[in-house]
Amino acid sequence: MTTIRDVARLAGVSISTVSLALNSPKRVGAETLDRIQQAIKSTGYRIDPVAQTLARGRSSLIGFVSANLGNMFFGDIRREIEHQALDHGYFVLIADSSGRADLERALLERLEAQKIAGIALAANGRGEEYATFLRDFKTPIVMFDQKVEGAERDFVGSDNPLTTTILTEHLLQLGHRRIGFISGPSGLHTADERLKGFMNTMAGAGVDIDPSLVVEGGYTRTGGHAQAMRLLTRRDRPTAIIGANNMTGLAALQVMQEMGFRCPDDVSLAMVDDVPWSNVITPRITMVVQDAQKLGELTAQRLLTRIASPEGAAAPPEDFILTPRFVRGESTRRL
Amino acid sequence: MTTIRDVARLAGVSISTVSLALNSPKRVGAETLDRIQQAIKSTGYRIDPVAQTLARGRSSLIGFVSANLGNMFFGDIRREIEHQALDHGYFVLIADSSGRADLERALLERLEAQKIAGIALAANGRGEEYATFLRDFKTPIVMFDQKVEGAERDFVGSDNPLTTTILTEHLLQLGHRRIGFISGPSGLHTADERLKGFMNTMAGAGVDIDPSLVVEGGYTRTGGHAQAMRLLTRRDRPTAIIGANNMTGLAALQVMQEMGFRCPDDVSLAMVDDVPWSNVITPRITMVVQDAQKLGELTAQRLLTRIASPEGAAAPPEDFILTPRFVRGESTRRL
DNA sequence: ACGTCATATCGAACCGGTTCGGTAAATGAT
DNA sequence: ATCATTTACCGAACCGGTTCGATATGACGT
Repeated sequence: MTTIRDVARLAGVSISTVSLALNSPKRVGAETLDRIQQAIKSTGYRIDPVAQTLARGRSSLIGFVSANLGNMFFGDIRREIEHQALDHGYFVLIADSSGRADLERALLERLEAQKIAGIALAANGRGEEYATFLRDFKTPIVMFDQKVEGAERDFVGSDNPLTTTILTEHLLQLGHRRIGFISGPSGLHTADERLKGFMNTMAGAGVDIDPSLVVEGGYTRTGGHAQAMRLLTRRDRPTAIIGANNMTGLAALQVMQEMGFRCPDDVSLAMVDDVPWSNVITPRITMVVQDAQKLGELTAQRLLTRIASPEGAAAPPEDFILTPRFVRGESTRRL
Repeated sequence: MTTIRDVARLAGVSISTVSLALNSPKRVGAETLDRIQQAIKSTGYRIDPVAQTLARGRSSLIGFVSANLGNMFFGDIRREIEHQALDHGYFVLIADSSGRADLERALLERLEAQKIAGIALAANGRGEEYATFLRDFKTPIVMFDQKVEGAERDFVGSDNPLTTTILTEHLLQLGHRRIGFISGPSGLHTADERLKGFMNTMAGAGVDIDPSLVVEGGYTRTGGHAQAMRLLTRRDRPTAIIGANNMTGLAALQVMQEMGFRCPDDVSLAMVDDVPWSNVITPRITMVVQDAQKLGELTAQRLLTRIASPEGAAAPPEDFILTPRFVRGESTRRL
């Protein structure tokens, strides 16, 4: 492995000059610069990122932390962030917290120990204590999807109340009144907001909500399955179900199929977020989708500028809220 | 940030002793060890992984490189590897090559520059030159899914010829003779082997193969879609189609739906590999699935032992071949 | 009592860069 | 011609660990 000293020796300059030539070429004489570049070519010198990190106290790695990479939603965001990061010379270190707040915290601390340049985080931790933890973190963080109140960080996400508002209004217009709602983990930002969107819209339309039709599916497949089962085995089952995310929505569909209900003839279904191959799923599900690519793009851009800007010039945290899009399928029918 | 020197000072020993205490506690006197541990607790000292990497010339990062994290198959493997890696104190650095061999190579070199401990690789590069590149790589690599002949590396994968052999036999038994085959990128190990499995089984059964029914879908959704379109718009279209992976298989299903063909009534379909939510896709697709979790497990184990074992004790590379499992769905019918 | 050997600890070199203060030469102003 | 300033480059300290040869101490065998 050739080091910076080899290059310096070959070019007949000091190592600090080589370092200069690498980092701010304009500050080096034209002819010297030339000799150094020659030396670099001929030795095949590659800078050692580890040594650089140690010396600079900052690496060229970006962390991506989310709950579930398997969910296409996060996958798309990750792809976009990775894409932009690579363009800017950053590598992406990915960590999956599996939705466990303690693990997530440990991961963040490990990332920080790696002197990571910045972190894109879809948080799963909640509460004031966690917000403080995030606020006092020294590494730049841009949060996406899940906003943590009090963390005082940039946030990129969707208008979550609107997602369920749209779906609820759609179902109300079709004449549904008994609507089951499979919510996400209570306490989680998007889950609370989506639930609120549902509740408020129902209330706004003057429709009573049967509290027992509002269940918590935890955003997971298994949770959604269990709760959908509960909803659909009832004698007075709902005429329509809203899944607060793609996992619970599809889990509900699965339960319908398992139980022999036809969708939408027997029960209507709508959900938030798409899945891959949704167009080969029968029936095509009515949903509200977020623009994952755009979310990833914004997150990456914000993070990169955070990283680039000297910490002194700390711009105040900003929220970027995208408007979700309604995609009508054939899983909802007029009552 | 407290360093090892702070600990040493507080414990009244030299830094080398602290380092010793950290790495081989038994070689340090009981009382001294105690004092050092006290000092570590009270200062909240955390070892700096970057400095450690620089000094050791090896980090505690493991690389995971594959073509498409979005594909559940790779996602499951990744999860398993990450799981085991974390257990052993390793972090996983994930990189998505998007199937581009040149990018993959660049990624591997970057990973190596990070002094990564080891790499789990689903290769996309091909050819002798690439094999040499992999063979001469100094970092431990365990390849999975895609075997590269001549790379002389450990390999964990499935019996690929068997996957399509099973599907082909199944279709033959149902009376199908005109079977379309949407293959993967030619030159890629699994693609070639799966194609071979199909061809040999057909030949073995004495069935002529119409070469125009064998098309290359590149393992991608778009490729599969285009090729399925070609197959199904023909006047003498096949009575059954095999997708060499989940992407092309589902793409074929999508085309059928778009064109108004019913599956399996008009055309039968079978594919290799599962997708999430396959059980809400109608019809349930007949497939051969690999045990992704087991693959990930084996890959991780092998990689960890490679990393642990001194390079001197270079065990010869080994192949671990798993047997895929047939899952009958309702997408194939008797002619 | 003495040489031998194992044990506990230390000092210093090293990993491969960055960064800052300083110097010598060149440029510019007056 | 003189002094101030800029330009080009260098030396050395530093980032925070690891590792190996050296030293001191005490135990052991005879």
